[in-house]
Amino acid sequence: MKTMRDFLKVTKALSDKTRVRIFKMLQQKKMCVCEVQAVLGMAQSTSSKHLKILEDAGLITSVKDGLWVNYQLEQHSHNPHAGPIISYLCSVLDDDPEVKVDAKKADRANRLELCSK
Amino acid sequence: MKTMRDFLKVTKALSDKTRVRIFKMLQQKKMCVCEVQAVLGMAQSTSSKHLKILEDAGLITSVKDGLWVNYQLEQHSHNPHAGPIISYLCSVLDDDPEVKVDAKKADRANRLELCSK
DNA sequence: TTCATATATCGTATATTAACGATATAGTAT
DNA sequence: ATACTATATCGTTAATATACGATATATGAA
Repeated sequence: MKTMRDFLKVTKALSDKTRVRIFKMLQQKKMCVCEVQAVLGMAQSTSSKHLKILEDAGLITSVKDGLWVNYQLEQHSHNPHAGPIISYLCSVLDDDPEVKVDAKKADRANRLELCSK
Repeated sequence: MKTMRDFLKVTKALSDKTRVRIFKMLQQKKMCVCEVQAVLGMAQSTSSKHLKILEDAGLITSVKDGLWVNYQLEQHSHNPHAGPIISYLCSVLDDDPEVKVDAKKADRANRLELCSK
């Protein structure tokens, strides 16, 4: 059942530039919160909050790995609107300047170097 | 060129329930501001503002007809992200309770009866 | 011209959102 | 158990968005 509520969850989640940037990072590779934080250059609490909003919308999912939490794009979302929008967003914005810079930073991001500092 | 800015214009425009309702109304038929206002049950200034936001995002377009302004879904949007999202939104939410009620009201709405009151 | 009307814009109050630092929680290691 | 660390949540402030009424603009009629 594709509800208005679920549709608005997706559009609200993707109506913020920071969250679109996170989505495009995660399209490239799975990342933990501290890696996302490092690429964004924002506070840990802020990064965690954005990830939660994307997860609640069914756009990304998290997998615990010990002390870390790996976030990745959702493949089997509970939100029926997520799939089509995920497909679309994956197909665009790769040439956006900020997205490209983020992609480079994400590529180099290493949780072992980033954490415990 | 599909920019981040244009993408965010579309997602922001569709991150508000009132504007999704307006979009689904216009999918059914062209409407003037006073007809949209009557279906929404909101102030004229509010209705006009929402229509402007949807138009700025390239999701709808307006055609002047004397004193009236007819709004309709955009077919040849300047915003390259609009087309795909328009197609998707047209294909969903027809069974939403509020959208259905709006559709009935829109069907009955008559600018000649609504205006000059 | 003047009057009437449909829409757009302005000004403002309220509500929502995003950011931060501080703290709490949960898992690892010793 | 204690100590350490990655993440989540809390509390607050600043920015943004939504709603309204009032006013301005633009078109049509007399």
